[in-house]
Amino acid sequence: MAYWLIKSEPDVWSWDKQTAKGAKGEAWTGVRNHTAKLNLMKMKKGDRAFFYHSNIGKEIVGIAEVVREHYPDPTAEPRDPWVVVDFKAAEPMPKPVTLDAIKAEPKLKDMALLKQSRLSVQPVTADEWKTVCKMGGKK
DNA sequence: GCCAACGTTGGC
DNA sequence: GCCAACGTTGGC
Repeated sequence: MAYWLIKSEPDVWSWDKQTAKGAKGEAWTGVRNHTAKLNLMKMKKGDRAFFYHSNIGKEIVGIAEVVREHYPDPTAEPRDPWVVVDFKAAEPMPKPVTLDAIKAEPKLKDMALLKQSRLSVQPVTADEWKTVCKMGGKK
């Protein structure tokens, strides 16, 4: 299984709202960047993604899971096709992992979050995944 | 097809 | 509120 990181401004779409959608999940709309789109298209059902709050909080607050693989973004013009993936909230981080903490951890210095701060859907390596989970108090 | 100008994102 | 990074647009 693959690992990812998805970013959202909590003003627009927060972890709380995601959690409120329950097991059915919700479409991750509004991606308008080709690199991010390619990443969405690579996601498989059951893949997991860190849910990161940008701007406000600047921390990984939970883990989301892909419940439906990519399909056309209903919020895009049909002539200008983009894709969405449905995510459900899988589990919260016992202890949110802040951007500062990620920067302070040498093992995470190559994370896309630090290198491509503007990319809203990013891949995460298995090692990075494990490290962040540990920092977040997950087993 | 190049590149300058411009807009957007996101950390500070 | 500022500014760096970076994607997009448009003139040539």
